[in-house]
Parts: sequence; structure tokens; C-alpha cells
Amino acid sequence: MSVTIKDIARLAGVSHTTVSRALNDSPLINEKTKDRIRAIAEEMDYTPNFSAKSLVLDRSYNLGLFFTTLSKGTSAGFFYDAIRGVNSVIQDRYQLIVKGIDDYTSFHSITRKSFDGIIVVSQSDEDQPLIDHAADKGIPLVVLNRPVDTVGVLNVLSDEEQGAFQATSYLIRQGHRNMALIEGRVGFKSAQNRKEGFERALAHHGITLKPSHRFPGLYDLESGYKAMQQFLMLEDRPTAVFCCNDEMALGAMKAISEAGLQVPGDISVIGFDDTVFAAYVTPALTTVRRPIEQISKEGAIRLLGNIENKQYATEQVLLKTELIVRESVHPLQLTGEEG
Amino acid sequence: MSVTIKDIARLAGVSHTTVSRALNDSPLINEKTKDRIRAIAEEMDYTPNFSAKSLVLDRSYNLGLFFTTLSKGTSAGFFYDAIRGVNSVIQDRYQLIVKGIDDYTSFHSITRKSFDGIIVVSQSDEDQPLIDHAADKGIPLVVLNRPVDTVGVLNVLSDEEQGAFQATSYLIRQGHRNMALIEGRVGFKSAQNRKEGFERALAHHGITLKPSHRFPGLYDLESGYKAMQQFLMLEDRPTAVFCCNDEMALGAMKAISEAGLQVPGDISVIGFDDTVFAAYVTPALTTVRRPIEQISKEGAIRLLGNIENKQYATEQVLLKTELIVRESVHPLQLTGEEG
DNA sequence: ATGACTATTGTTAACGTGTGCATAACATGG
DNA sequence: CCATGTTATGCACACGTTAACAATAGTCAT
Repeated sequence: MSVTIKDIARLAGVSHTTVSRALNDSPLINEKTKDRIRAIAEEMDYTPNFSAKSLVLDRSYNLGLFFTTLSKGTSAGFFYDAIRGVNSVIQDRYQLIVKGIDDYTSFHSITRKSFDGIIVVSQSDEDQPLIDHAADKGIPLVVLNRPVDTVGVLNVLSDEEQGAFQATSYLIRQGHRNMALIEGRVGFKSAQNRKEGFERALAHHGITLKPSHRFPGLYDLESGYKAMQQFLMLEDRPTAVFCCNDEMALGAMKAISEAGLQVPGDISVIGFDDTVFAAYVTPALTTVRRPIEQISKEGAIRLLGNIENKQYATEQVLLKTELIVRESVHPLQLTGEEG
Repeated sequence: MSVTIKDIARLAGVSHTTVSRALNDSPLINEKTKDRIRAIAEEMDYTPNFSAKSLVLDRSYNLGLFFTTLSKGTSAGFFYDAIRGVNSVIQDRYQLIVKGIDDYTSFHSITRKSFDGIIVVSQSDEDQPLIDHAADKGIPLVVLNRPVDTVGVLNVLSDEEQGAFQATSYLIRQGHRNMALIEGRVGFKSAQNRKEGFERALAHHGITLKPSHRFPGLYDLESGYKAMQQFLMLEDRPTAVFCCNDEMALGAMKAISEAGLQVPGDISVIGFDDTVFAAYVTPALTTVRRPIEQISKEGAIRLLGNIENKQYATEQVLLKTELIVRESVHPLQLTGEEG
């Protein structure tokens, strides 16, 4: 079996208590004794048993990273960036446990004992029961990516409504009036925020959107493709399409080129997220950058602070989005009565 | 504090042993007693303390999912598919702990106590020390995506050499002779396998590749772009380019279109992986599909079997790749002396 | 009625670690 | 020389769970 502090104690001719203290660098122990014990531990290749530590210290050394779902509707880039961001912060102090919220049939097993803290990358209101559960159990908690007002819960996100507003305003400044909207997945908060930013920009300029010019997408390539096919059959075909993410924008561009039309010559396309491939499709996609990795880093840092200081600071951190202008939007020649 | 079996025992008027047995559905306990205890446990919202269980049962309920790196060189789609595949298998029996191997400064903390099993999604020979360490410690282990011959280690992967061979043969059948190769990241086994498949196909047809017609890529969009820029400056510009993954293929296509040339009219491009966006770029990318999600599922299933049956079956499972023909390869008019 | 057997429950120790309290050795000050 | 303080260590218990080994009561066959 594996080496324990008792084995070390026997070899060093001290009590296991002394070994425990020595290895935890307690000031109670003589420096020479510490060194001797450390040397023996090293030589015996001692590794602390984390189950035992957890039991007595009441800490699991686990951090939960929960996504709304691991199956559909989460884009790979988003997922990857989020994990990378968190991982870069926690180093080897914690184990990172990745879960899909929709994998749980019951939250019963989620307790203070099993998680020292939880990071919820929330895409939907439907995550609220989990968030409430965790908050209720008193587990330190940070919610990323979606605004939340549960008390005692940290919240880090980007201002997507504002980003969509900016992007749409840009389309309008380029002369577009007849626009279309490919929405995100129903129930996803981001879908709603982006839609609202889009609509606010239209309203701001007194433009109205016909029901025929909106389509409920699923955040995937295929739904963007299908949406665009619909738009292409309209009599008053839009001159510009706002897509609620880059994947759908790519799908839309595919439909346009298959119809023998050009982006942006015939139709302008704008995306959201600034996925890695956005700069490399042809034409390069104009889109809104959202600092996912930064959000998750920021969230992880604050969560760790919260866990270790035991001070529950509720605050919402709002990071800026940024419009990245590339080639997929074309200025429109205005036909006359323009103000 | 939280409810323990002793609390339940007190309320039920039995010993805590009886409660433990009842909740584990031991045949030793009277059915009526079991029901009564279960009811009380339910009502008190009892959750077992996993640290305590782990300590006495010598099982951590943790499964490690290790990637070569979480920083650079792992594509988002690959990462996402791998996690999804494993996650779909383990359900709620284990916690999935995601790690980058290059995050470790020492493997010291990786023991039988901390992981019931480990899945290594290995992209490089440099992972070997970790694999050896885990095998040495007797941790049930499965290595995905890279061939490995350590004894007692499960191994699931796809035959990438064969996939590359097929894809290249297809290019040759379409009449291409002047080809170029954008290689994968140095040190990544997949890069080597794909290159070898490519070279075998060339050798099979007596075609030689000039040094100027190969470029070491990094598996990312940018390196594909740069590689293609190099090729475009050559006097004997290739008519077809084999890219070791789809990202680099997309980068290459970008460079081609920026140079005012057409894919596949002027230059044919072929990729590898069949990433989600491959079908949606324009032109749609011809590529080799690799069943990543299936590989990870298969690996996870076998690993769980191994953990639970304690039978160490060493076997290598090789899954097939598949050539997906789309639009990015054009048949070449042959100029005469062809056999 | 006695011993053996079965069904059910309890007693006690164990897993590996950390900690409050006691203890011993030794120094310090008056 | 004694009271007090300081430093270094050990003892015993605790954390929540499982399991080997009693123990008890009831049943059955002889």
C-alpha cells in the first residue's frame, strides 16, 4: 500500500502528529526536525491522501465548472475558451470538474462537501434552479455569461446587448435599412440580449422589422443556413443580416453563395463572438468580440478570493464587447431621401 | 452542519451501522427497517460524505481526462468532442476532472488514491512520461488518439495514416501530380501519421515531393495561411494542397482567395478531421472524417469495464476514418503522357 | 428442551489526517 | 532556588463511513 505519515513517523522516530505538522510547515516544529522529516517523506515518495485531508479539513479541493449543456447549443470555441481561462487561474490548487447541468437529474449530490466552489457558465434561465440550490447550500459561487441577481453570487459577463446595439448601428450607418435577424437559441439569455440590442438600434433610428425578417436559430451552422434560405425567397430581400453568432453567420454566407449571390456585394452579413475562424473565412467576417477567456479568468480569480477569504462580495462585473470590422459588410448606396 | 448517518441512526433508534447498510441496500437488513431508514434519510435531506467513503473504500470516484495541452495546438472542436464523448458514458458515477498534462510540474500527486482511472487524449510522444507514471502506479488507463505499446494500457484510436493515404490517393486519381503538404505541429503523433500516409500514397505512384512543397504548420488557421502564401510564390505552384487539418485548410483557402485565385478552380485543397464548419465554408471542404466522439466513448466504456472488473485487458482498438468528398478538389485535365 | 441454524442488529475498529490539550525539557528572572 | 515562560513533542480524539466480528432473538429439528 501507499506511504502514510505514520510510516514516516516510525522511520523518523517521532509521532505522526509531528510528521503532520512538519509537512505542513507548522511553526511549532523545530527546523531541524522538519528537514529530517521532509527528507524521509521525499525519499519514501509520500503523497498525502486527499480523501483523509478532505474529511478532516472539510474541504474537497474540487472546483465545479458547470455548463448549461454539453450536448447541443454550446459552441466548441466557447467551451474551450471557458475551460482554458479557468484552468489557467486555478493551477494545481484545485481539481477542475466539468459538468453539464442538464446531466443532473437531481442536485442532491451538490453540497459544500463535494465542491469548494462552483463556476456556472450560464446560457439560460433554466440554470436558475442549480444556481439557487448552490447559493442555498452556501457554496461559493460565480455565474458567468448571464446576468443574475441572486444574493451573494458573483457575476461576471460581457455587455452583449450593447455589443449588438453597436453592430446594428454600424449596419445602419453603412446605409442599410432593410435588415434581417437570425436569432439565437430560444431560452438562451445571450440570444435575448443580442436580439434586444439589435432591436434597440432599429428603434433608435425609427426602423421597423417585419416578422418575415426574423428567424429563430439554434446557434449552429445549419440553422443559419436554413434561415438565410428563407430570407432569400422573400420579395423584399434584406440587404444586411444580423446573425446572433458566427456559426450561424457562416451558415448564412453559405446559403448566399449557393444562391449565386455575393457577400457583401449583394448582402452584408454580421456575426457575433469573433470565433477563431471569423478572420479566415472569405470574406472575413465582421463581428462582435466577446472576451470569454477573460470573463472566465476574472470569474475564477474572484471565486478563489471568495473561497479563501470567506468574504462574500456580491458584485457584477461587466466587461466590454468590441466591434471588429472586417469585410462582410458593404456600404449601401442610398437612393435619395436620406436624413 | 450537514446530516450524517449517525444523525439518522439516532432518529431511527438504531445503530449507524444499520443505517449504512440500509442505505447501501444490504441484504442483511430487514426490508421494513430499510424503508423506514430511507424515509428518514430522504426527509433529512441526507447526502453521503464522499471524502469519508473514499477514505474507507479506497476509491476516489474521480476520472482524469488529460490532454497534452490546454493552451496551444489542441483545436476547440477536438477538445469539445472528446469531453462530450467521455461525459456521455460516465453519467453521474464519476466526476470528470479535466487537466492539461503540461500544467503539471510533477506527477507526484497522480496516484491510485486520487484517480480511479485516467483517460489520456494523447497528441504527442511527450505524454509518455505521464503514461508511464500512471501505468507504474497501477492506475487503470486508456490512451486515446495515439498508438502506445505500454503493457496493460488500453488504446483506442483511428487509423490516420490510412485516412491520409486515401485522401492523397483521391487527389492523385483526380489527376494531380504537383502537390504540396502543410504538416501538423511538430511532435504531435497525428502530424507524423498523416504525413506518412500522404508520403506513402505518393511513393505508391512514384511521385516525389520537393522540399519546397512542404511546410511545417501548427494546426492553426494562421499557419495554414502562411504556408499557402509560401506555396503561392513558387514557380511550379502546386495544383493541390494536402492540409493536415481543417483549420490549416481554411487558412490556406484564405490565402488563395486573397491572391485572386479560386478553390478548386486554380488550386485544390483537402483537409483532415471534418470539423463542424468544413461543410459550410465555400467551397465546402473535402476532408477525412475522424470519429473523435466515438473514440472517446469507446475508450471511456472500456476504461470503466477495466476499473470495475479489475481485469486488465490490453488491446488496441482501431477505428476507421472516412473520406468525405465535397467541393474543394477539382479534377485536373491531364496533358498527355498519362498511364 | 437443547443445540444448531438463521435473520437481524450492534460493537468496535479501521481508513489517514489534523488539532486541543497535556507534558517535558530547558531557559529566564528575581 | 523556585516560579514562570518558552519551545518542542506526544496523546487522544475527531472527521463520516464501512466491515469484521460479536450478540441477540427466534425457529426448527431432534
